[in-house]
Amino acid sequence: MASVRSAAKPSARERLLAAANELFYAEGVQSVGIDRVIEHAGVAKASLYNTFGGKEQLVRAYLDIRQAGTADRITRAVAERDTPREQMLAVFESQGRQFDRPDFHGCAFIRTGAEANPGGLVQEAADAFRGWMRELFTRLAAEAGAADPGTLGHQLQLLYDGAGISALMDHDSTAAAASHAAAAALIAAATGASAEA
Amino acid sequence: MASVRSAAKPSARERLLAAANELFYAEGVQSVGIDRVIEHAGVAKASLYNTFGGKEQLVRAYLDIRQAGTADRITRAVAERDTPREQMLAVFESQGRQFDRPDFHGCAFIRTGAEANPGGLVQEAADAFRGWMRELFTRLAAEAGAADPGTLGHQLQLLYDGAGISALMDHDSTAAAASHAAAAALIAAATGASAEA
DNA sequence: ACTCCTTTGGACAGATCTGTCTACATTATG
DNA sequence: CATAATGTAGACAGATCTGTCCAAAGGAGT
Repeated sequence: MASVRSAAKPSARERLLAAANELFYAEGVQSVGIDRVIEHAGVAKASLYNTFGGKEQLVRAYLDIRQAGTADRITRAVAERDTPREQMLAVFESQGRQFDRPDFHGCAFIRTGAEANPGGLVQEAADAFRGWMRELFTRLAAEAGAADPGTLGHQLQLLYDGAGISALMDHDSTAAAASHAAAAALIAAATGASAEA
Repeated sequence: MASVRSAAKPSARERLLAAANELFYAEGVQSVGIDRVIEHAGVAKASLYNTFGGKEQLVRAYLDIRQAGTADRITRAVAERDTPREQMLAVFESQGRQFDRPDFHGCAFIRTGAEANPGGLVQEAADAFRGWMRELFTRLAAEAGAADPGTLGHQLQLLYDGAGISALMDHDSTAAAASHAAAAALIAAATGASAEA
């Protein structure tokens, strides 16, 4: 049948996804070939093509895994706070904690999607992730009583994306503090509240 | 000697740079092979290798061209305004005009640098561009009397990068308006002035 | 023990890409 | 005109990558 949960040997599918997640995220989808993935997963090449059908589908599955992980992490961080304002800021705090991880390599969706061919599975996954993120920010902005929740949600996403880019390309870990303070200021301006950091 | 300025036939170097700029920016550095570039430039393959030495150096030259163009455009937009506050906002207005161009494909440095191998010529070019941008924002922030020009400059760059990402990946041209309004709010908060749009 | 199904290991095809090399044409300049 | 520099056209090598195929091995359930 399916598998003995958390037993000794994960299935070929799970090992492939784990290897893809590590290698694709660390070195980039384009730079990592199929052979590296199957070698790192300890799996035969035919298993990959029987399970996923091709590299593009594996990349799609990798991005889905990453979206699930990121959504989980952010959802937990948000759930620990009480007010919508603090919940919005918690997203940036959770992102900032990622910047300090030694294996941080930026936003997988931006990195993979930036040079992906339009209309493919990669763009589908990127659209799904970005839509989820935008809706989260917009919902929280509405709950915080923003005059224009759509605009504030969009602005917070701009800061979120910009902080990820800066942390990746500038090796500047102060991006988290800068984006957090900027988010607080924008929230204050949009809700008419005070802007203490 | 060098060349008859603006005469009938540009040199092989100029044609290669023009072709690289068009193809690399439109389709991505990784997706476009050397053969496509030389065919589009109407140039022999040996000319490319005699002139630049290899693809990586051509990519580097392409990025230098783009930095020069972007810096020119932004410098002109800034020079048309009088106050530092308006000059900062002019950067976002100039960026927003790019979003409406039919050939807009995002920030070349983010797209090319996001999956580039570290320490290469591509990262050098990206660092140079991002450093120029950061210094511009920080200088204007200081001239505007911001309490912490470095932070405001960094925050404006986050917005700038985020807007470019959103325009590219979300096909959302309202990114320009959102980033412009957010920049105005951040400038107002950092300088203690009023925040009218 | 038998059967079914997954997995394995690797050879192989086909495509693509970077970079080299050779021989020839063009062009500008002394 | 002669010479030197520059550009052209394309074959070629070498590497790499995706995807296919096949015969053999292994494990689980009846």
